[in-house]
Amino acid sequence: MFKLSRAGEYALRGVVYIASKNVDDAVHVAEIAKCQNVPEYFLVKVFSRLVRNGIIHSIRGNKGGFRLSKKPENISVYDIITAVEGPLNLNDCFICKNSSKCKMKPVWDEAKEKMMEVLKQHNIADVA
Amino acid sequence: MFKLSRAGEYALRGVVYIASKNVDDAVHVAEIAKCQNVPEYFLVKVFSRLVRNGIIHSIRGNKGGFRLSKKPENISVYDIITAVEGPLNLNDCFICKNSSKCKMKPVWDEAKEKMMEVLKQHNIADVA
DNA sequence: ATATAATAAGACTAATAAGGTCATGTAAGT
DNA sequence: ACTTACATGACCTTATTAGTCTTATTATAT
Repeated sequence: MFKLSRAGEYALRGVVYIASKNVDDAVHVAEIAKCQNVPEYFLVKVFSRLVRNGIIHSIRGNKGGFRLSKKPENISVYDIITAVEGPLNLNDCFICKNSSKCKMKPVWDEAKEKMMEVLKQHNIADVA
Repeated sequence: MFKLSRAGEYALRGVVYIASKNVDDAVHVAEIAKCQNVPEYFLVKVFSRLVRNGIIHSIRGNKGGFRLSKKPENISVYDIITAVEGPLNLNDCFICKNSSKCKMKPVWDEAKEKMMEVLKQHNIADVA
């Protein structure tokens, strides 16, 4: 019920890595993959989701790479996870779907809310 | 990252069903499966985990079935989910495993804690 | 005692989702 | 132009979840 995907983990580690190298040059995905020991092609795919969600931005071509779009302290753990895994909703329970007054739905919503709060409170500067 | 399994959902619905029939007779799994529109064999398996974890108890043989081990108000949503899915731990991140000082671990722990709290606060009597 | 009705447990299969790879395209710097 | 690097989507592989079936075991009723 509560497990981070590899994609989410790689995204976090990748962003932390970029943040840690506070250089003006963009960082190559190949370098990140190698240093973090994650599959490069897969990381490319994960990063593309971060780009689409405005968390990092890419520079193509020679001397290209990735750079953070905002300061590390303005990127929350929540931002990264939802960018990669999509919005956190598990409310596809049978009862929810078939009745507007499913008694479990408020419980899920509350649990999700509390969890999201924590993930929003922590940013990349904290965990780098 | 946050999704209830079918097993978890069936378990919840099954327990709620038993609670709703406040009779002294044990309730057959076949009846529950039929009324809840859930695969019977699968529900048997799910229920066996609830038995092992002391949430319901079983009466075998003719006129057998399942009965709650405690009052509905003493069975939390958390109890049922962890009985069926095992303990909620997602802390198998690469960094956690390879370093005792993984900066993400406290975040996961806190998020998990907050979520568990909510699930513990709600019981079967609430959601029945 | 025996037949019957129920759960127990685990092997097995099917379906779905996650993880990973690859080929082709596009953009930018030299 | 050529090289280097990201973009994208198709594809394959592996792992997990969901579901089924078979063979016990247990208890009740007759």
